[in-house]
Amino acid sequence: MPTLQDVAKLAGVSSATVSRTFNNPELVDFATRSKVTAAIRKSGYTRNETARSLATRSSRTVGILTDTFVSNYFAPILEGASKLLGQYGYYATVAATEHNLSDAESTDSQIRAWRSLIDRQVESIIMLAFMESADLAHLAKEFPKSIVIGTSIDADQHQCITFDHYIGGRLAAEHLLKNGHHNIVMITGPTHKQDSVQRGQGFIDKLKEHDIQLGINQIFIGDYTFQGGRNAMRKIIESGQNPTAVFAQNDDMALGVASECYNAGIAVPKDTSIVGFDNSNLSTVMSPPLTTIDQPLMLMSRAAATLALNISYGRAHQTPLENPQTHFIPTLIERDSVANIRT
Amino acid sequence: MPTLQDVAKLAGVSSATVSRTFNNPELVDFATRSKVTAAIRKSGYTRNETARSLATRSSRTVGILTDTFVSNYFAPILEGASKLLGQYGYYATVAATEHNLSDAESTDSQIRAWRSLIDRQVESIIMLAFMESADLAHLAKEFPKSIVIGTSIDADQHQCITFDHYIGGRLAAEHLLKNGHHNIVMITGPTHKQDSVQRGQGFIDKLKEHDIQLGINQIFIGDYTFQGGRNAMRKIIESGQNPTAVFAQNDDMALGVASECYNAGIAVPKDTSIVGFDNSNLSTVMSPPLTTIDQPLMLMSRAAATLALNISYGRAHQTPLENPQTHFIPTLIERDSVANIRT
DNA sequence: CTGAAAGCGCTTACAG
DNA sequence: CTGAAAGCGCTTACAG
Repeated sequence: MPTLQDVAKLAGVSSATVSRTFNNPELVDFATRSKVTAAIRKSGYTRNETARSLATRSSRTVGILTDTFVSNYFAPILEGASKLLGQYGYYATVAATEHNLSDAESTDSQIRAWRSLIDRQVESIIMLAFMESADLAHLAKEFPKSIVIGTSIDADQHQCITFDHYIGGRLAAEHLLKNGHHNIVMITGPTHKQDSVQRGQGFIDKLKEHDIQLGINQIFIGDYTFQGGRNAMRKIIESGQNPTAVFAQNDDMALGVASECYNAGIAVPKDTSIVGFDNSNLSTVMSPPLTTIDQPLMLMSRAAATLALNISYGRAHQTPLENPQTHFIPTLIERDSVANIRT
Repeated sequence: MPTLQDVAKLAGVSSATVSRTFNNPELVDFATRSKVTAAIRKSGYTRNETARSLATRSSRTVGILTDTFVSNYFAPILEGASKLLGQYGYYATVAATEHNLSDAESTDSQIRAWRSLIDRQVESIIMLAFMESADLAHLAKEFPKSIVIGTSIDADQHQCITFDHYIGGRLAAEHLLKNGHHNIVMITGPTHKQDSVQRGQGFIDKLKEHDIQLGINQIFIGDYTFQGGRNAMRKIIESGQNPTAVFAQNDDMALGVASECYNAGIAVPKDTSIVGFDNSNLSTVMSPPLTTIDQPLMLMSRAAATLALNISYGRAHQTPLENPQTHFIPTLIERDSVANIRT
């Protein structure tokens, strides 16, 4: 691999000049510039970003911390962030924690992944909300150039892209109510997750305002997975409650519910209606297409990336991009999985 | 951020010694080693990987070149490769091309993404088979430390992780035959893609061996997407052929087929059977679960990562890992989407 | 076992 | 407009 020096020699100029024709071409005379350009082409030179990063003390990369790549949640976030970053000449690099570990090991793995990002000199870190808020807050405190996406952590030295899960829950309830449902059941996400409790709270509150109490036997604990949704739906069927509608706190579980209905010969939405949450890829692909709450992950991750860029620009005394929207409001996407049973 | 120098000063040793206690602790005296360790802990030092890369001329990272993150194909590959690499202290970094471009722009975008990887000094590049073989071959020639996954390109200065799509096609046909199907239809992937033509050829050949000719009107051109599958199935229905079975060349399209059947009131598998290809996440989550051909992407990407590691180890005169399996054979995963109509 | 020194490939004031 | 020089934060022969 040829270096700047090689090119300089070939063009008969100093390496400083070559560097300038790369970074500030307007500073170099037209004639020498074209000599240099020719030499670059001839030698097949490409810049060594590592050396550049070291010299400029800026890596132009932002880290993304996640727990897994195989997820409907992660993909649009990575897509949105990396494309936006790319538009500004920045890179995204991602670190994932290991899986299926004990709690202690898992914390360890998270810290290792996080540290690997810092070691690689990322200029900021976008953290997905896969761990407990307290842990997120802890990491964000250690590394103030953190952005958390999907949940809010109360500490102000970092920034959050938030989504109103509570309102989302209310919207789901409202839609069911509007369609005449009273005998309703809910499948939650992991109970220790903020977003899940908020979705649940919004749902419960809205129902209560219409004098419908969601009892303990109408709430089933899930885990945001397809299998979790299936298991919960099986229990629901076995319970003999025959709800007219089920609210699954995410689309993966909603698909599980639909699958279990299929097995049990329950028609959706005729026999039981389903509303999901997230508006993931899955929701358009199901039969029938799923009525769900939209969480605009792609937009949210673009916003996070914009925040990240502004952190970098601030450090470099460049003018920041416009401030992005930082709080997102859900909307309900009506498709075909809930029936109007109003008579 | 404290540097090696800072730690050295704090511990009263040279920076070389600090570096050694990081990289070759056995070379430094126990007493000074503990002084250094204390200083590291006290200062909160973490190594600057950028500087290290420059000094050692090794980035310990391998690049992955893809076209998109939102794909059932990409996720398991990224997952497999990055986890394996992580086990050996290496990093994966991914570059994606932009989308929805004209041909010329798209080639341009591919080259930019690829170059960005090289600029970042990756030690090898794992390329997914999202572009034409000829283009892949071209890039692999420019950068011999390339590994292509999912297809084979004939040039020997690089390495391929291949999968026998042809046999996969045969397997699909065999299974349909075994279950008594004769009136069969096939939906292909993009016709310019190697894997698609191989899958198709295997399918056609096997059928022919049993005296079943797949006519031109029994082959529908798809594009490996859900919508493509739907559209094709609609055409199939409109054609009035009433096939007893359809072979979709990937699972996304198979899901589209199932969806269209649902809309048309066609029962799967009672009225029409479906076999897919890839054994992606989708296949277990469909109703009914999809009979499909397994392409073990996670294993394949782990193999690719192993090859990548061996390239790096070779360069550093380290002893290579064991040679991984480099050619993968499909198996059919029988689930519930094909009916036995043998009488 | 440890340190001084050179070097990795760039960038960027500073002079001219 | 251009170049010599110092420096970014490490590593690694080379001496001792």
